[in-house]
Formats: sequence, C-alpha cells, structure tokens
Amino acid sequence: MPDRRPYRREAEDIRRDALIGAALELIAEGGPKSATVRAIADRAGVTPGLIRHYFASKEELTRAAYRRLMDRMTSENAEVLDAQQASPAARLAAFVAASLRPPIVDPERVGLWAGFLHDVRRDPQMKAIHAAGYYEYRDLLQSLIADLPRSADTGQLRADAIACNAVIDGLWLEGSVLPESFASGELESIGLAAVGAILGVTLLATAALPVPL
Amino acid sequence: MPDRRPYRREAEDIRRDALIGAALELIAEGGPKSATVRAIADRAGVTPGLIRHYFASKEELTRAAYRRLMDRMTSENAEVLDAQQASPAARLAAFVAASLRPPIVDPERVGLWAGFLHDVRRDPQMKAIHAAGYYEYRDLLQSLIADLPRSADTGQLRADAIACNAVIDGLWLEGSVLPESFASGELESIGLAAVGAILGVTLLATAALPVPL
DNA sequence: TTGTGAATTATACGGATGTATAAATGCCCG
DNA sequence: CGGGCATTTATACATCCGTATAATTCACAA
Repeated sequence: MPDRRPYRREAEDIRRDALIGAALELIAEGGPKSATVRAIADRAGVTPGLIRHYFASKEELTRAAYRRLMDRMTSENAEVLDAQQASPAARLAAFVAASLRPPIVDPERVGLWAGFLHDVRRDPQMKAIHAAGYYEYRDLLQSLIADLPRSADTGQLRADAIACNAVIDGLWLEGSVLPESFASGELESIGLAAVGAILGVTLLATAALPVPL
Repeated sequence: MPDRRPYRREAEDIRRDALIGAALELIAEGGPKSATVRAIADRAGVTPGLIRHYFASKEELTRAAYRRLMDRMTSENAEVLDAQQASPAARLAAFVAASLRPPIVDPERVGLWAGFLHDVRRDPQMKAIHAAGYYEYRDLLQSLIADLPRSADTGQLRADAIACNAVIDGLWLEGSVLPESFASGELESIGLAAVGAILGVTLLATAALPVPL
C-alpha cells in the first residue's frame, strides 16, 4: 500500500515550536474551540498523532502555548527599552505608550489571552505561569517608576506600580475589544496622562517623540 | 412504555430564566466547554430538547446569557448609589470601591466574562451587547465625575472617564485572577487613590466609611 | 369530564474530539 | 550501502456535541 504521506524528520525543538505556534494562531483566530488536535496538526504541517508524541496530552501543549504567549508579550513590550532614552521619565513614557498600541493592543491578542483564562483559573500550573508573567511585567514597570526623580517609600512604590499596571491593562483590554471606540493615539495619550497623574510627574510631552521600531 | 419522566409546565419566562441561569453557572464553574446543551438542561432541571424550544440555537441562548451578565454587573454596581450620599465625591468613591470588592471582584466572575470574550469578538450581536454594557457603565462613571466640584471641558471629561474606567477594570481583572496577590481592601484603596489622582480630588478619606449593604 | 393544543420528553443522526495503538518511513551510524 | 531505531503516519475507538424530529403528557377551556 503506497500513497502514504511523505515527510521529513525534524528536530524536536522545531516540531514543538511549530505545534505551539499553530495552537496560538488557531486560538487567536477562532477561540479555544478551534484549536483541536487535528486543526493544530494540520496548521503545523503534520498529522494529529504527532502531537501525542511531543506532548503527553493536549493540556500540556496548552500550557506550553500559554507560557510562550506570556513570554512574548513581556519581551515585545520590553524591546522599546533597548533604545536607551535619556531620562527615566522618557523611558517610562516609551514603555507605557508601547503597551497601548499595536501589536500589543490587538483584537486577536486579547481574544488569545482570554481563551486561556479559564484554564489559568482551574489549573495550578497555568496559574503559576500566569503569575510569573504578571509579576515580571509589573516588576519591570515598578523599576521604571523607581528610577523617577521623586521620593516614595517601598509601600507607595508597590501601590503605584499596581495602579499604573491597572491603567495600562484596562486600556489595553478596552482598546483591544472595542478598537473602533477610540481614536488613533487616544489610548496612548490617555494612558500617559493617567500614569503621570498617579505618579505626580509629566509624561505626555516626553513621549510625543516617535518611538523607533 | 411507562417510565417517562414526569414534568410540570412552566411559564416561558421562568424556563428561559432557568436556562440562562444554568448556562451562566456552568460557564463560571467550568468555562464555555462545560456549558453544553445537555449540561445546561440538566442544571435547569429539564431535558436537552427543551432548549431548542425556547432558543432557536445555542448561540441565541449564549447571547441571552451574556446580556443578562452585563445587566447584572452594572446594576449590582449601581445599587450602591441608591443610598444617597451627601457629596459628589462620596458618591463617586462609593461607586469605585464597590467595583473593587466582592461580588464584583470574583474569580468566577472574571472567568465567566472571559468565557464570552471570543464570541464578543466574532459575533456582531454579541459585540453590540458588550458595547452597550461598557458604555452604560462608563457613562454612569462619567456622570459621577461630572458632578465633582471642578472644572473640565467635555473632551477632558471623556478622557477622565476612560482613564478611571481603565483603572477600575484593570484592578478588577488582576484582583479577580490573582486574588491572593492583594491584601484585603488593597484594591479599593489603590483604586480610590488612583482615581483621585487622575481627577485631582481626594477620595480616600471619604470612602473609608463602611458602605451600607 | 373530556378534548385539544402546546410544553416537554425521548430518540436518532452525522460529525467532531481526544486518545490509544499499530504500521511504515526517513535518517543516522557503522 | 544496509540495518536499526526513532520519528511520523495511519487507523480505530469510545464519547460527546448540536441539531432534528417524533412521541408523549400536562393544563386549561368548554
């Protein structure tokens, strides 16, 4: 019996990456229901059985996919800090603004994130992955705030970071779910003004500069 | 052939309510995947076929359930305004604080909301329901802000309402997903401080009063 | 009291899903 | 260039899903 699908053997990393990427794409496009074992395998260019060869269960593939999503979000967001800005305020402003425009603000991205949320609540391992990503982002934000030329004790610093993180998250959420409700650049300017007000500094002017890609 | 399940005829409203409530419970507990036609009917005390008698499709039941969830969230939140407060600042503070404690802040609630998010993005009718609920909440918040003794043009008022709404949403989200990361009352005090800073008023002292049930 | 219609149950159907297992194929090493 | 093994494909299975339709039973009116 010929007619068996020809294939190439690939390194484990490549296959896992392809499967994880396919799962993320499908969840972003059509929600968790669309990310079936068969659809994921098809998108990754393999047959369904291979998934069970690299992941003990679909649940494990889901965890790997969420881990990658969280990593990608914070790393994409931190990229803007590589271009060294002069003042701490400018660095903070660049970071906040980057969180409030594409590709971070994106309807598919928020759908993707929400698609995982129920598993995050139910599965302790997923919850740990989520907490790690959340703290990494918030701690980065807090370090940027700590560099500002102002006085604040550690308790106040924590509260400020939580509040600023909340503004950013809230704007990200609403801007991603209802993109047509906000003018271009509106989320960024509102976010900068709000973060500035919370911290008692001026951020709007310093972030008007275009941020390098 | 006897042994057919006995039943009572009920008014249409009661049956629809029971089915909607069962769907919300199941989504909250186990995510959208748990809210199957059979599970919903079972929870509502009827047989699966009856769902199709009251709803043209499962999609329509889902829309009705989301509509009820949005209604419940804004009405629960607005209840706190019924107890007439003296000053506009006190009213605003009470509203903000109510949004940042149970039953609004609740792990099941955020899971429930997230469970609908993908459908909101994909189905125009769901999106309309979502937008209506979002605007209703934000407009209510904006009217509370407008009553404050301070000067702000309408453009500033809109921006302020969006920013305050974002703080509340962000804190609600994080407090609901990672409840153990915040001390009791921390979300409320951070939220009141942040909203006060954005608007340039003092809210913290005025909201320290216990709010009547 | 009984007949009638709508509410409710029961059953069936086609398709999809995650998983398990066996068969085959591509590739590295000798 | 051939043998052996891990990678990959293929097939099968039990279960569940949403939907469609037919059969029953309750409740009300005459």
